[in-house]
Amino acid sequence: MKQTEIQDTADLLKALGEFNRLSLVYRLCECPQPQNAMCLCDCCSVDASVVSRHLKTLAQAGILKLDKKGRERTYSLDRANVVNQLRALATKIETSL
Amino acid sequence: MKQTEIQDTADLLKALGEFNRLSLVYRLCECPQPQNAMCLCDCCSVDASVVSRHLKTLAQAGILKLDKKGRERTYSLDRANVVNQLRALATKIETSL
DNA sequence: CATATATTTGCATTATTGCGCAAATATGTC
DNA sequence: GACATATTTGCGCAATAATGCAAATATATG
Repeated sequence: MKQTEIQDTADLLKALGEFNRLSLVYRLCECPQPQNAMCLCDCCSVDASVVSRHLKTLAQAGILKLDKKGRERTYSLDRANVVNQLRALATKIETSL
Repeated sequence: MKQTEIQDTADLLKALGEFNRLSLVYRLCECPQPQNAMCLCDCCSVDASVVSRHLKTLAQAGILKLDKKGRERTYSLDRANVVNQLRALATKIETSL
């Protein structure tokens, strides 16, 4: 197993492994439409600047996609990517021997 | 979604989301037999005491099982638990809308 | 019991992280 | 452009976490 692969996976899990960030992810789970940051603020009781940073962290980890359509800035889950990586890890743990 | 559930899931992901700990997990993936701590030390270049602490962290998160058979102390992956939790999260992200 | 090895724990250090606040920078509206 | 709102960034602080070393505590073996 390459070190970089381990690091990449660790980065994804670390990004998900914080209460407020995971709350944001669950919140976005429920949204059929992409959401703007303010709309997401109410799911965790922290300052808007903190939400902004968490969203950035999640986006950098490939968990969220930032959609800049014209003047709107909205976030949505990159479901495929997150699901694939989680499943890949699960499968590896389950089957490698 | 309950706060405690979010917290529990975040705790699991946080435990996995650190390079040396994830390296230990991958290392244990390859082991059909439970391993003692020293045997696991070579997969990450840190002090044995650090490995000991990481193993403890992983065990507390339900990722590893500590087997004390007689005088042997060995660690093994709790594959079922980790796999179930990862898959549950993946499914939630994939399907909840 | 004495000795060797394995593992954990206490302690100090350093690095990282989450947070709030205020200021700066968009971005949209009139 | 002036103004309101949304978002990001700089800064400092407090809490957490990772690490190494040395000492303590097992645990085996002679």
